[in-house]
Amino acid sequence: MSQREKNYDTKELVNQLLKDIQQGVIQDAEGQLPTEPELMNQYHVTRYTLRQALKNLANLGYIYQAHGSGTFARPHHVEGAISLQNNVGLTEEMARQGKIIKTTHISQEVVPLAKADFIPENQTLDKATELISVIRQRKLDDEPFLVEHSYYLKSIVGEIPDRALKGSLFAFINQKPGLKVGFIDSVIECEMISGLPARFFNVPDGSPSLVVRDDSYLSSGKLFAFSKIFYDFRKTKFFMLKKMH
Amino acid sequence: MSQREKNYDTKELVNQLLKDIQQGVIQDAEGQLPTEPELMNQYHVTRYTLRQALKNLANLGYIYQAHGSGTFARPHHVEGAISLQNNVGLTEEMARQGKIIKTTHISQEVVPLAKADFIPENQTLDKATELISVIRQRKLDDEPFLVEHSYYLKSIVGEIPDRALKGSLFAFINQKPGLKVGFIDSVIECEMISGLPARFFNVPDGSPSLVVRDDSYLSSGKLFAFSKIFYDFRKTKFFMLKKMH
DNA sequence: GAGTGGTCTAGACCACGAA
DNA sequence: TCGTGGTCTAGACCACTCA
Repeated sequence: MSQREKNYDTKELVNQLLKDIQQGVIQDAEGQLPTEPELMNQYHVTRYTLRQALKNLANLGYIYQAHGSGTFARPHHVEGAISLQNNVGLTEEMARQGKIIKTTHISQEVVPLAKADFIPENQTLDKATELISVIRQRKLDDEPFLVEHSYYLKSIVGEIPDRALKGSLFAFINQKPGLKVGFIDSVIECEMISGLPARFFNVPDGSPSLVVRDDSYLSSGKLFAFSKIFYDFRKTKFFMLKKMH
Repeated sequence: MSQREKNYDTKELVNQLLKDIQQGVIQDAEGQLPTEPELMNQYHVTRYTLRQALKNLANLGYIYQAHGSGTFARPHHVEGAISLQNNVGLTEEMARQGKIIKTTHISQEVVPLAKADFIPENQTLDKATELISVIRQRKLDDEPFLVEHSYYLKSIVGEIPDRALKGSLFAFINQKPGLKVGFIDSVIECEMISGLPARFFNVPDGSPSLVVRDDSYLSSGKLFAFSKIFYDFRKTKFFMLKKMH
């Protein structure tokens, strides 16, 4: 538990608490963390900020809070699973688990909406809308992991430089003045694949794949991209924690 | 917008707002809702309660909030998808969409942990732990939809009467004194199926299926059940909204 | 009954979007 | 610049667990 002058905001507190939990310096032998008032004192935050941070850590599977009993570190959380509630993006999420996402192949071209392989559900876009079609093959720790096919609305994101394609495209968007990623609709389903994804995963055509259809919106609520991500189903688990009320 | 004396709590406010949005009596022609201060006045709640309710509605896909612009009803949310953030349970979630879950076949038996088809990840339970094994086949609007195989810890939940097996088992748990469902770890993956699920869905052995592995905990943090739900992948979409920060 | 987390109130200030 | 939602403070009271 580092001492510091400046107060933590929620995001900083999440990172600090996570570090302290992983180092085991905050929970006792049974895994119990200090009570909320104690944590408020130790990290110099109010209850609101503390509880926001604890909620994030619970969503990531690192702790749980038991009403009337206390807050506990979770002995093990699901190994190698992708948290659907991570709110940071895949690259950063995997980095947190000590794994590396690398983009191995990229292609980019401009197409009209009418020629797109798929379009967003329930969205009214003109057929002539110019889209930047980006296909990326990505490896997880040097193993084929996913094929991502994204369409970006050219009128919003402009040109995408090649160097931006190698890393996090959301980071590229966020860094552009006036653009900020707001929220993403995700639909998870199972689909048969053929062609590129099948070859990349080295499976026969007609094999199943875990597919995530994302519609991405700016914080203003405007759609700026939609994508389809094919995951190698043998290597992919999605994780989430559901709190009941 | 009904008038009422008693103040709304979050859950009530969610239901009332949802009703008002679906009836279209709260948003304007562009789908914009009143500002937060106005909503606070109209429903006689403080900002905290209001924002909790709005967050729930956003997670369910009914609205979005745009920083600096306002709150908007979403034109259409994904049709027939199961919200992963519903926090109520499948039966109630589908009822909200006007669909009906019916349980068509049930079997129940008591087995020791050692004989279970699968066990929770990273959990240390004694091999002799007595489990109630429940297999349910469930239809959605009279079409085969899922096969659920659950193991309940007999020492915690006791006997399960047959009538409870037909509906929501969580409702049965919650109604028992001293027991309350707290949180559920879900892992979503794609898996090949054979045997019962394949027959129920009328697909050949070796067909893929969307599978959800749930570990269910009481609010005290004690594991009380773990299950594997096989969904007919042709009829199943999971939905979630991810907010970026 | 004592101690824990869960919900709610009231209000301040900040960050963003659109004009 | 103004109006919007986002974050944070401070504190009250409630609900639950367990001895």
